[in-house]
Order: sequence, then C-alpha cells, then structure tokens
Amino acid sequence: MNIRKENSTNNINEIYWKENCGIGFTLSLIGGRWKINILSYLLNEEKLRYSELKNRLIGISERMLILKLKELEQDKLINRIVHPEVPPKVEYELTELGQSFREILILMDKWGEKNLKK
Amino acid sequence: MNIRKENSTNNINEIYWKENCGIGFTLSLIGGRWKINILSYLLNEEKLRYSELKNRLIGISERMLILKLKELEQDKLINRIVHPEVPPKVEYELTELGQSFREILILMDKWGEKNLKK
DNA sequence: TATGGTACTAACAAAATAGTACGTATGAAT
DNA sequence: ATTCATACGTACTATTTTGTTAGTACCATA
Repeated sequence: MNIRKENSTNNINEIYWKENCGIGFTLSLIGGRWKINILSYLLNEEKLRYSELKNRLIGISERMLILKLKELEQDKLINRIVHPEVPPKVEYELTELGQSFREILILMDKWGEKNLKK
Repeated sequence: MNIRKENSTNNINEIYWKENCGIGFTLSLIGGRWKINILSYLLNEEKLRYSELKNRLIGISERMLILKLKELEQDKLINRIVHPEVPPKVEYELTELGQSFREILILMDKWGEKNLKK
C-alpha cells in the first residue's frame, strides 16, 4: 500500500524509534497530516460514514482519506463497518484502542486552542 | 530554511488546519520525526549541548538536528544559549512554552510504552 | 436506456522531508 | 605549522508523503 525502502536510513530510523521509545511509537500511529483529525472526529461523533468524514476533513483528497483510514484500521485504532447496501454505506468508529487516545487528543486540542490564539 | 510552495494544496491544507484546529496547531509544532524526542530529552535533562543531543538522538544527521532545533527555536519552544568559548559550546533548554508540553509528552510516552510491548 | 449516489482503486505527478558528503571558523594544545 | 574539537552551513540526492485525474461496481430510479 505504501512502499518503503526497507534499508533506507529514513526507514531504519523510524523503526528504531518506534521500537525503542514510547513517544516514537505513539507518534508513528497518529503522526502525519490527517490521522489525528480523523480520530478526533470519530471521538466526538462515534460513528461516521466515509462521506461524512470527507466533508469534515476539509481539503483532503479521497486517496488520502482512504489511505489514512486503512492505516488506522491496520493499526487497530478504528473499525470499518460495511453495510451491504446499494449505494454502499460504510461507517467508521474507534476501537477500544482508538478510544484510549482520548486523553491525549483532548490535551493536544486544549494546548493548541490555548496557544493558537495568543 | 525550508522552502514551501506557497500555493500548493499541501501547504494550503497545512495552514488551514493549523489556524482552525487546536490539534492541527499542536501537531504542526511537534510533528515529524525528531522534534518530540528533542523536547523529551530536554524535559528530562533540563539543558543539553548540541553534541549531547546528537548522541542521544540515535540516527539523526547533523543537518536534521540543526534544522529541527532551529524550527523549535523559531516556534519559541526552546532557547539557544551560546557560550562564547573555543571550541564552541551551545546549550539548549525548553522555554516555558516548551515546558507546557510536559503533560502531553508524558501521556504520549505512557501510551506508547504500554501499547508498544503488548 | 441513461443517470445518480457511494465508496472506493490505480496510475501518475508534485511537493515536502530526510539524508550524504563535505566545508567553515575559532583558538588551544601538540 | 598541524591537528583537534565543537557547532554549525551548503549543495546535492534519495526517499516519502501528498495530491490529481480518471476511472470502477453496484443497483435503484427516471
């Protein structure tokens, strides 16, 4: 899905920090442009359809949305719920693991809101 | 220092989320491969020289270290203290703003340590 | 038969981030 | 005169991330 050069310095570094440092591991799951926003919306609204996420994540391309949803699913932070209907209906929700980010997300949001508008 | 295309979608998106969302703002300051580790070491050890940071941040290149230190300095998260000596001695420490990340860093570390080794 | 809405996929291209290799200044010690 | 340590700077390249465009499948409805 996302091809990485196995033995690039970049990749080696990422793996090292992921495996040897809590913060590194955490950041590897929620870093990047969109993931944390996805988690945040799901935290507030419980369950959202693909299209609903797309509307909330202003500026995101479909490719990015799918990509990030897949990564989050692989990392067991969200569940994908398919309703066998036409037109298709797919919903996303946080797993328990995903929910366990709550505190961190809230803190990050608070910190940001406070320091953003100073 | 870091040339960004002003009107790339990427840049526009980053700015949008930085300005309109606490989490987006927070992540813009501490996201990426190294920043949060730098902050974390400075949190634990108060004041560190350039070379001390370099030794702790396993795998980092000098270019990246300088780059990230500069960005952190620009964002007012760290202070750069120059001792006019030869050979040079430069120390880095957290500003008050930088220190205010303490809770977030601790939470992220805890979360990571817990879920890393499951 | 044509159109529409939803949730995608895949090929490609642009942009951004990260890494490599080498160079600089200073004065102290050899 | 040469070497050394420290904290950088710069040009270049590789890698990764992000965005663009143009599709697909499904069945329901007009």
